[in-house]
Amino acid sequence: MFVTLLEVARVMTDRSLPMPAADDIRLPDLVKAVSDQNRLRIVMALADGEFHYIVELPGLDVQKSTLSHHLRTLRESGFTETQFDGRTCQIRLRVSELDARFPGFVDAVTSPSAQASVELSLAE
Amino acid sequence: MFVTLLEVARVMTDRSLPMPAADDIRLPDLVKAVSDQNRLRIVMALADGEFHYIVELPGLDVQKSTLSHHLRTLRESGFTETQFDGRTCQIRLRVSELDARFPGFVDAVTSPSAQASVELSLAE
DNA sequence: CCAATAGTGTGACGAACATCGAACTAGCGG
DNA sequence: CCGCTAGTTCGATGTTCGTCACACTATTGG
Repeated sequence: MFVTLLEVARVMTDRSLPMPAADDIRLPDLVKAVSDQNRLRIVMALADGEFHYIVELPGLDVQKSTLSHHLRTLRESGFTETQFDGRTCQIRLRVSELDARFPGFVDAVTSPSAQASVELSLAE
Repeated sequence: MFVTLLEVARVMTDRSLPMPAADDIRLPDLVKAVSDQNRLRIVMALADGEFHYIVELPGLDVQKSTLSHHLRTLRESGFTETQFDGRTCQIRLRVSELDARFPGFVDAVTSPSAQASVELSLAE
């Protein structure tokens, strides 16, 4: 019935940025999103499906505006959900939604052999 | 012992174009290869792992030099094997090698739901 | 041997995109 | 209230890349 001030405050601070509904996620968008190595590495780092502070993401060696661009691309493709938490923000892979829509895709892309081959590509 | 003329002729005509060894296939290359919609559709059309004449590929509405470029990209990424057969050529998805290296990846990318979402992207 | 056919390779062009810096916005702590 | 910090947005820039036309190679059939 009544919305408490605390709940209002929570809605205000824990905002979620716009992302496609689960049914609107399309494979071409996902594939394009991880066709960039930096974004692929981010997806791998989020494989556990938990929320992560973006400060803790693997060192990508890009400016913050570039990182913001990548996170937006991942979010708009349907890969991730981004939540504000005060001044910083958290991000998670939408594992269950993705797996329901394209079974096996996330697993394949975040598998150990996949990660190993990315490390190789980085090294050269 | 002896190589018959027929066998020689076969070797000469059934040339295979260069592609990476199974162990050298890297996920970033695969993902980048299917980040183009035309190439993604080709991969889907080859999902059965059999050799296909490239004339029978789905209508891509591109010039032959462009198609050749796409087929080269797919081949060099490790997705496909291309064999010359006289004046024309055949192509197949390297399903077993890909599945051994990145389990589930090909299945996920060629699944019915994946194909459906590509059709949707095409329609708009 | 010659014409037709199938595909490859190259160079050019335009669009898409990753990147950066700078300006802006919002929360947090004195 | 004021600076500091964390991210977003915008415009510019350079690069990557999909596309095409054209030239070239190789195979087949008369």
